[in-house]
Amino acid sequence: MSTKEKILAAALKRFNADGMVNVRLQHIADEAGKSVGNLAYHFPNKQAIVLGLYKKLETEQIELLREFRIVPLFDNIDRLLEAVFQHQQIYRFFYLDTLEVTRAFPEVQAEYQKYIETEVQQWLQILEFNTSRGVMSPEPRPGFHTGLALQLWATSTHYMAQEMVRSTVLPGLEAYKAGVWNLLIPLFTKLGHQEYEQMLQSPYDLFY
Amino acid sequence: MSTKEKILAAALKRFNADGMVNVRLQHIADEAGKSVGNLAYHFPNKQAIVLGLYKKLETEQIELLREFRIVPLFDNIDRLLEAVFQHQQIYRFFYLDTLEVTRAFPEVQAEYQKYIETEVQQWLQILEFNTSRGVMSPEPRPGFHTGLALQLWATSTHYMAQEMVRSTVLPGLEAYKAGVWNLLIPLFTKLGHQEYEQMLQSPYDLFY
DNA sequence: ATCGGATTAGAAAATTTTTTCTAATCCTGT
DNA sequence: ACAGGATTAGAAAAAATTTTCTAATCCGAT
Repeated sequence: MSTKEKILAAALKRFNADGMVNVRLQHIADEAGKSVGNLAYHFPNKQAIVLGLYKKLETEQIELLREFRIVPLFDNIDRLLEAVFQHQQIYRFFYLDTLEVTRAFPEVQAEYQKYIETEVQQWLQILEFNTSRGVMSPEPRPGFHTGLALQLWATSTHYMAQEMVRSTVLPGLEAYKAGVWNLLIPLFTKLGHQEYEQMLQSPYDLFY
Repeated sequence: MSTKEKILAAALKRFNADGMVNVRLQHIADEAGKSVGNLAYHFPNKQAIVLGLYKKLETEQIELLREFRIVPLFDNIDRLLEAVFQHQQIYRFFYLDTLEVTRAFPEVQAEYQKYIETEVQQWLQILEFNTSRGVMSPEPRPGFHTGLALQLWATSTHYMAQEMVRSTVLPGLEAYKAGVWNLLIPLFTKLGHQEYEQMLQSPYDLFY
């Protein structure tokens, strides 16, 4: 691992633990086993380090979305949630301090907003596909799906921040998934409930 | 208004606009039309200012909850949401940077966590009461209400942060209320839908 | 082996921000 | 009016943090 990468990894670790704004160059240098002067050699300033991390996050985020551009059966949704959760764990600092980061970097905000829009659209497609194949009942009022798609995005994105404030322990994957599924469950048809139960009982993880 | 109060008001204004961590004593002093030295006379340090604001927030928050310890008909829920939204607007900085504040003040975290628990319980009672009076259908799976109560709290609390990141404009009351109601709508019985429609059509605000 | 650019640590300087100090002014009670 | 504490502004000092500079070391190509 190059020094540049080591610095980024160290910064990520400190950011995740203490929050971006509370991390000093010295902390990052210590974590990386390098000197502050060396940090300066690789990055013009602290902002560049944050930006470097965000670029990595963004790349992986887009990759994730591409990978799950697949048939949104319940199984697939569940797997997508796991991948998203894992990604959010890794780049925790960003999801916990999104506003801080976007305030400091307007260009990050612009790009992230575009990404959000894509994600909300993906949720909307998931809702529509699953309604059409009869596992979810039609929306109870016009525009309901649009609102729900937003809610699904919000829940799946802000879950970590929520739980960090509410409890003291790190949130678990199962609670996360349950939180998102809870938004969908009330719309399940009888068929939907069956498929959901079946999914819960076949832990596909074992086959990987 | 005493100088102390002026300083708090000025700090609140700057915190709301720029985020707590980005506000300097100089900014607060300028906003208050006072000197930095004067700030130091009234508050031993910056932390004391933040804490002063949190104390006010907490008092009003508890007052709010007490006030709405009433029969949770749809009308009342809607009114509660308006009061909560307004309160969150006023103390925006806290709801946008909760993690930052609680990281800096462990004692705030402890108190806020207790308050959250009370709020979640209140939502649970609302769910149970409205199920018992036949406007909401029974929970589709055991433990569903518990999860939903949490979700209702999360949605009603993190809405502002969500929207600040997602869009650039300040979020509106109507969208906020809709977001929360959307969580309840799928559980409505026929009677529930009727009551909801009726509520939407009678803008009680006019009678205040 | 050695030249030369790349990398590194650590110190020094600069910058930013908070805290302390001082003297002036205000305001209240007599 | 005036004594004396409360309040205030502004400067000075201190503290915290980032940025720049310098000299030493490393490492690959010749």
